Amino acid sequence: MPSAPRARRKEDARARILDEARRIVLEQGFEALTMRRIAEAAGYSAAALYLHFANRDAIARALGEGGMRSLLAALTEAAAVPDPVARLGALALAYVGFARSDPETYRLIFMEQGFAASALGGKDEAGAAAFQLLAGAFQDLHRAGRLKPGQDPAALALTFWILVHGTASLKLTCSAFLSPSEEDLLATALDALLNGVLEPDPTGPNSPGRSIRR
Amino acid sequence: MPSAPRARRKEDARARILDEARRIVLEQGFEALTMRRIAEAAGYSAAALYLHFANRDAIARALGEGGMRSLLAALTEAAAVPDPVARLGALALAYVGFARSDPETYRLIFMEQGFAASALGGKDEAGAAAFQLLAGAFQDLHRAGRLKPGQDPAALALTFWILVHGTASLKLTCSAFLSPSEEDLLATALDALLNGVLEPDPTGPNSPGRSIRR
DNA sequence: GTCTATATTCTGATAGAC
DNA sequence: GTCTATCAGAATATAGAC
Repeated sequence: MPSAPRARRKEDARARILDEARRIVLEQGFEALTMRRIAEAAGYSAAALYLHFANRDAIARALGEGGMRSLLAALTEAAAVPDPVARLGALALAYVGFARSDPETYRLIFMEQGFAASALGGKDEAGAAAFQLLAGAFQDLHRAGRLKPGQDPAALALTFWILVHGTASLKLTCSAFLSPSEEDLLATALDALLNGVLEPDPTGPNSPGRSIRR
Repeated sequence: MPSAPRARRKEDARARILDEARRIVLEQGFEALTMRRIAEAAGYSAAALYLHFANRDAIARALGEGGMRSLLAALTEAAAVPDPVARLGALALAYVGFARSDPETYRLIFMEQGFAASALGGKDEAGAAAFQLLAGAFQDLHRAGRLKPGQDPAALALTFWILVHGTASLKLTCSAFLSPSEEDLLATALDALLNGVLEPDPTGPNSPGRSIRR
């Protein structure tokens, strides 16, 4: 076991490497994240990085995990809103706010292939906790009897995730085609999700779902 | 102007190059698309490709444009359904079906940075036509008086796009975390979008939108 | 039009001196 | 622990012969 000061110094090096890596991804994108660039920014030789991380993938994974913890922190703050409906608005804003403020990290976690499969597919605690915050709002609505009969809170949480991810990711890649702001897009989408867009049909609710599930 | 047979042969070469490029992307992913690999598959030297395409980006752009035309074709078929509500279900299935059957092309068009900005941001006719098919369904609902008062068909079309893209893209990157099938996810989401999930509130509809727009 | 050969530049990763 | 030097290979793109 290394002595306390040595262990601390080693952790410092690790943290410095990750800090610079995060900055490179933020400023130049994920594909600019090379061992040489990280090393130069952190004041090391490229070879020295391999004393602290097994390889480039390990650095990318650490970045993604850190990003997921940031997302969890942002969502946790929003989840403090008591009323579940208002909370969903706050959660949606926090989610797309994270994607907008750190788009390359959002890409890395949710739009790159390989990361979500390995980090989330394993047992990423932060990711599971983040999703639980979304699910909790729908569970609260369910317990309060505010959901229509037959609505499944867990399935609705997935729909909510799809909605905020769709907003965040389309805004990142197709912003030229998506002129409304994230706020306007989310306001329209959440209103539709909660209250519906169709006039009530006296002969029973419309169900494209039936035809989809056939 | 080249003679007819020569022009045809030149177009053949172009088509063969694109065919092989498409196959490589489909089977090995977009990052495996290198000039060397394309050339080998098409039976050319790498240098010969530069007689038919300015550079690698031009090949990628041609692939994306072709993919967008395929998506438009799939959506056009689904758009033949007369009833607008049933049509939305068909369009959603066609959209995610395209993403599932050709995931790497879907990535290239809608999840990679650079393509949508250049191809869609310009004046991609197929892309605009594809979106118009989605918007048309909501316009039909609007004209038939089946939308609630104050609902904007154009904004709802964006919401619909967000939903189907969210479903398609999350399924591509986070399938381990999204156990339900695309069909089940879409059925839940479309039912929510059209009919809402909350019990009607006698004091007026719930509006997280107001708090979002603040 | 197509080839071979090559220039140039980048990448991740390792060996071995200190 | 950190360095220099290097390996082994990949990439795009071009020059010039045929």
